[in-house]
Amino acid sequence: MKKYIPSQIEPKWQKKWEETDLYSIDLTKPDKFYCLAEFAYPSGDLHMGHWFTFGGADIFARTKRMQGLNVFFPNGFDAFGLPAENAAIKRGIHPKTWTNENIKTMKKQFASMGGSYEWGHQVITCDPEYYRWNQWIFLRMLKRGIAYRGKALVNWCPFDQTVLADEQVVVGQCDRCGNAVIQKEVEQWFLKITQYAERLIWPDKPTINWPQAVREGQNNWIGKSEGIEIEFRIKNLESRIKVYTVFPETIFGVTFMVLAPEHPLVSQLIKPEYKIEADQYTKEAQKKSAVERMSEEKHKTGVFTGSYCINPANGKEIPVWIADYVIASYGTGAVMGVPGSDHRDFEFAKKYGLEIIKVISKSASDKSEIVTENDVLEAGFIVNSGQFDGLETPLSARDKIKDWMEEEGFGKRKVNYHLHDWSVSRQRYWGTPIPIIHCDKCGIVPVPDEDLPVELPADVDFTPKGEPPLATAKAWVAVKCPKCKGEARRDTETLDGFFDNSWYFFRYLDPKNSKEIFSKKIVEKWIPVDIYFGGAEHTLGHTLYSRFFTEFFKDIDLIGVDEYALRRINHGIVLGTDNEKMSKSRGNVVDPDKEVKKYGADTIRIYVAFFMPYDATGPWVPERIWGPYRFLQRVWGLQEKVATAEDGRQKTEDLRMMHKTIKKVTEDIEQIKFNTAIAALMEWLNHLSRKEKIAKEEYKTFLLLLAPFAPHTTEELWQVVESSVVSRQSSDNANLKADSEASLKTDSWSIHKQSWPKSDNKYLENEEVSIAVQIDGKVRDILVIGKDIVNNKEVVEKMAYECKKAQKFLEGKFVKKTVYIQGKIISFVVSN
RNA sequence: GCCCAGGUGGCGGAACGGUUUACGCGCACGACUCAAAAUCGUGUGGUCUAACGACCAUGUGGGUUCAAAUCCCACCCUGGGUACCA
Repeated sequence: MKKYIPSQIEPKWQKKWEETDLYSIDLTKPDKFYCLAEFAYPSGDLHMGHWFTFGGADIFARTKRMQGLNVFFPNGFDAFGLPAENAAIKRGIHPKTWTNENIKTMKKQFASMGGSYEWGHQVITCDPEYYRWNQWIFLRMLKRGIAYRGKALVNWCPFDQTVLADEQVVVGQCDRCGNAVIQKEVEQWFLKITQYAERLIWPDKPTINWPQAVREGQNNWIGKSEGIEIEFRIKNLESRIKVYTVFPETIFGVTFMVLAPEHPLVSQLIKPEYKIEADQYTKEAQKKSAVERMSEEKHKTGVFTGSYCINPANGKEIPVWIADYVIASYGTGAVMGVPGSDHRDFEFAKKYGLEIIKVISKSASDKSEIVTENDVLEAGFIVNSGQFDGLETPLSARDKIKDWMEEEGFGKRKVNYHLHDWSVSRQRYWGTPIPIIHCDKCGIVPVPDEDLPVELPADVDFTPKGEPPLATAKAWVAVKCPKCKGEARRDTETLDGFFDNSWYFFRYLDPKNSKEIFSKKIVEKWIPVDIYFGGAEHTLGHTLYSRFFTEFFKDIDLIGVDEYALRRINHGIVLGTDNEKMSKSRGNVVDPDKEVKKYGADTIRIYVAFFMPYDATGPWVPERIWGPYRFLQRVWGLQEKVATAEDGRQKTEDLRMMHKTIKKVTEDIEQIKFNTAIAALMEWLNHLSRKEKIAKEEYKTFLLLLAPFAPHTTEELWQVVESSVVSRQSSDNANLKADSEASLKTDSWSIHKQSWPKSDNKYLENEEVSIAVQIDGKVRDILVIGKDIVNNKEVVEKMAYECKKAQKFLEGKFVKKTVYIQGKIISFVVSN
């Protein structure tokens, strides 16, 4: 037997698999299974996160393949994005060069993992043949009014000089560079994802299998609320102020009105004597960054405008204020102040000495005043509200008041969403050019389909100057208007990278199609994806956008399904050895390449799969690598024990162990419980190690079950046991070449083309059963009985009663009750 | 604040009404070795006991049950998401 040296066998098999095209598939064959892992951004190197995503997906894909399914497991690169451009600015390398080099490196690293990808279907998003279809989709969206040009307050990163979507702002900071994000009014391209809000809400009991955390996270983000819009007349002015509320039952408690500083009526409302103060407040509020606004979270500030409006419910005059705790972009940008039932309004009223009226109380007869924050109630009984007094809210009062408001004509029911339209314009170079031409005569003109793709020009100045880099490519910008043939300019912005990755899994199926976005026939057969592995951080971004694109594709008759993935699996995170997130600046990064060199890819694959549940987060602990490494060593050593047919016959106990393990491993993989699947294999290994000889059948079954986890080691060992010279000679290349040419052609030579073992229930039962004997809830003895008397309660009871250890606790006592759970436990109750 | 997930040995974790601590790491002892590493074997929750054994242990406090880590109620702590959303 040779020694187990991973570095000698792993590259050998990787090469062989590639040469024989082992993992390529024919999409026209039946029994489809689409196994998808989030494709990587080509940042330069594979990190542990990739091992998690792709390792898990690969284990699953390999298992399904062995189970006889036609598994499609593609890979590609999400290649547009800021890091490429930053590298260009910093080091003078063109983003394209930088990206291509990284892709080359990373493909090598993917191979070193032993991944079973179908590279023949690779998708790289910065390839014009891919992004031309981004442009094509954008133009379809434009036609349908889903893509539109709008001026709006957006998140702006002053460092990256670009707009960010809400999802790209993390605690008030840019998710790319970490600088504080400010609010800025910019003209933008938006996607009307809000039109799809209702369709994107998850039902309580979905038919597809996505984690509850993702579903709830998305629903909260969409943030549907059912309220009412109420109009307030302004004293001495024509205009009206609209507010949105979900608590209309508090209308009689409204004592003031608050507008966001950005509200369009603000300038009209400010009376001359308040102008200086109010103008200053408004200006300052708009300058504040999100971080600054948040740091002042606790204290509310505002200014009085000098104007009054009328509460339509009771005709009372109430003052109009401006305050930055009101968000301009939510609802109507104005809020009715109900200090008696809203904590923020209460704090504001206290601070500025505004009137506080109690409209909700603990009981219908409670007439006490509101003194402290504890008296502020959102639910209870309506008081001081005319004809509505005594009703309970929200139970009976809310709908009655809504009805009344609608009848009286100052209120209208409205549904609101927290979800905003998606701003997709980015003032960056390395992205999909927006296929639009701006013409002074014709306005916004779409680039005709036949002129797609609009390719990125190569010669551009990348340094941020306040205008998009593409604007520096003068020759590229200048273009004839497709309508009037006059002088016109190209749009110089690019699409948000999330646009690219919202639909890549469709293109995987037909990546070389130059006539259409994809063949409907292929997609119809293969979508939805059967299982999608990825990171929890994509709950509110990528996975939600993809669902939106799927709905849009359905609307333009490209596909017929509502959801693109039947099952979503979130993976966890490997932290650095210091239990902190791995980052270069922290210097706690574990480099997978180095670990592979030391222990081999199979060991790392098992480490990642074994030491935590797949969705857990925990640190990389270097000593722990020895567990998986020793495990593979022992599996390797076991080949010495493989016996000839006669002396290796399996006993009942052996067969039970084997079938138990087959069952456990199969079920655990299906449920993405890789850690316990491996534990089961370790238990079986411990059992096999204790034996003198093991049957060839046993060893082969063991290797098959281990194959998805350790593809290289098992491939090597498979060749050893399959060759006739078991345990005498090693399976060097000489042996391999001796393999018949025919078997090489049919792929049947490889362990990864074998059938997955099946467990047979008839071996699972034990001859003897151990039953715990409990007295007053405590286990006192273990009774071992034959299988044949397990269902004879009286006999078991008698035997249990007579157990020596049990007797000690039963002697002289009266048994009040006996409970027997067949084959598991017998419980005597003697005390009170 | 709100929503979600979770608190089990020295550590990562199993079990998710029925023999708590599978599997692995670490540690201790033993074998091999001139020696070390590697490897193999044995042991390993706590307290008390010479020992047999007994008692106590799944964040805390209650409850349901013959039986609770598991179900119910209250509270504490940790991680993640989200946030003046009216």
